[in-house]
Amino acid sequence: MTRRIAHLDMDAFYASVELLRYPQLKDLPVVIGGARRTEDETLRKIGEELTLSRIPLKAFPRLADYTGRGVVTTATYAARQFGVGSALGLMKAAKLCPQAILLPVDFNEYRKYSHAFKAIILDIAPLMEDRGIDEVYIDFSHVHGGQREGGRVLARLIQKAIFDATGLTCSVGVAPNKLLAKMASEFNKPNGIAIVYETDVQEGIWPLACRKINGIGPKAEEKLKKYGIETIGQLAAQDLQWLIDHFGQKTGAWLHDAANGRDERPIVLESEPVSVSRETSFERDLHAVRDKAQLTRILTELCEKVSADLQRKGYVGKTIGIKLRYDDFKSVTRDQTLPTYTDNTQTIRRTARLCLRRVSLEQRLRLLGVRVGNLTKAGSPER
DNA sequence: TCTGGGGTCCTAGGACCC
DNA sequence: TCTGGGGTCCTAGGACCC
Repeated sequence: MTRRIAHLDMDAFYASVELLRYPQLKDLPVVIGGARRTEDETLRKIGEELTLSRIPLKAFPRLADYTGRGVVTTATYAARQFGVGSALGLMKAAKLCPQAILLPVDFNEYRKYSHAFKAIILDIAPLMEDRGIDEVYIDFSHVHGGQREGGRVLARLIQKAIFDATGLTCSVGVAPNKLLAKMASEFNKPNGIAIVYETDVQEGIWPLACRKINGIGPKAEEKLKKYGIETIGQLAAQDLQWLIDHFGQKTGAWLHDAANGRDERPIVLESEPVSVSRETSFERDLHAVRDKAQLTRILTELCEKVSADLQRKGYVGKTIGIKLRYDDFKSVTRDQTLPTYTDNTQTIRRTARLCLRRVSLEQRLRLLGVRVGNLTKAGSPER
C-alpha cells in the first residue's frame, strides 16, 4: 500500500467564518485584523444571529477610517484583488483598498469552526495531525477510498462533508508525504484538490520557487538567491556536500531532501505544549520611566493571563521569560528558570520583574510579552 | 501613522558534571 | 605545565509558521 498523505487548508478561514455571520458582505473586500477591537464587537453582542445578517452595509467600519497599529490577518478573495493580503500593515492596506470593510479578529468564533471541521475529518479519517486553527495533515493510506484516484475521491468526500456541515470550503493536496501534500494544497485554491505522485516532482515541483517549500522563509530564500538558486529544481541540482558546507549539516541535508521531494516525517497525532505566552503591542510607544504605571499595569495583566491560560490548560512551567520590543522594532528576551514548577500569577510576576531588571529601558517600548516555558502537566509526578 | 499574537525549533556559548 | 570528551541544562537570539 502506498503512503498517501493529505494536507487540508481552509480557504481564507477567518474571513469565510465572518461571511457566515455577515452574508451581506459576500463578494465585498473584507479585511480581518487590527490590534484593537472596533465598535463592531458591540454590534455583535447586542445582535442575535438573525439580526447580524440585517446590519446594513453602511454600518460596517471601513479600512479607511482605521487609525492605529495592526496587520491584516486574513483578507477575502475580493480584497486580495487589490493586493491586500496577510501580514500587510493595516495603514498600507487602507491605501490599497480604503473601501474595504474591516472586522476585528474573533478567535473564539474561529475556534468553534476549527473544532467542527476537525471533528468531521476525524470521523472519516482517524489519523489527523493538527497544524493550527485552519489546517491539518491526514493519513489517507489506510482509509477506505484513500487510494482511489490518488486520494481524490476521499478528498472530495471530506470537502463535501465539511461544506455541508459548516458552509466552509477548503483545499486539499494529496501526495506521498507531508512536504508535497502541503505544496499541493496551494495548487488549486480555493475549494480545490491537487494530486501529486512521486513521478510528478520533476515536472510539477521543480519549476516552483524555493520559497514554496514549507520551512524556507524570506531569509533562506535570499541566501539561496545569492547563489543563483531560485527554483526547487535548481536547488535539487546542487551537490549535497555543497549544501552542507554552505547551510550547515542539518539544514543542508534537509534542503537536499526537500528539493527532491523526500520527506519521511510521520503524522503526529498528539503533542504537548512547550510554552504559553501573552504579549501586547501598545497603542503608542511607552517610556519605562514616564509610563511606568501603565507598563506595570500591562505587565500584571499579561502575567494574570498567562497564569490563567496555564491553569485552564492544566500545565505548570519553570522558565519565566519576558520579551520587549523597542520603538526601532528590535526585540530582546530574558528568562529565568526557577527551581520549581509554577502557574502562580505572583511567582510569574515576581520573576518577570527580575528579568526586566536585566534589560536596558532607555529606549521607548512598543511591545511587552510574558512567557512560561519548560512546561509539564500540572500534578504530574515530575513536578 | 509601516510592521499582531501565539507558537516551535535550531544554534551557540557557558556552566557544570562525570 | 598543560589540558579529554561527552552530556545536560540554561540563556539569548533568530528563522519560520499559522
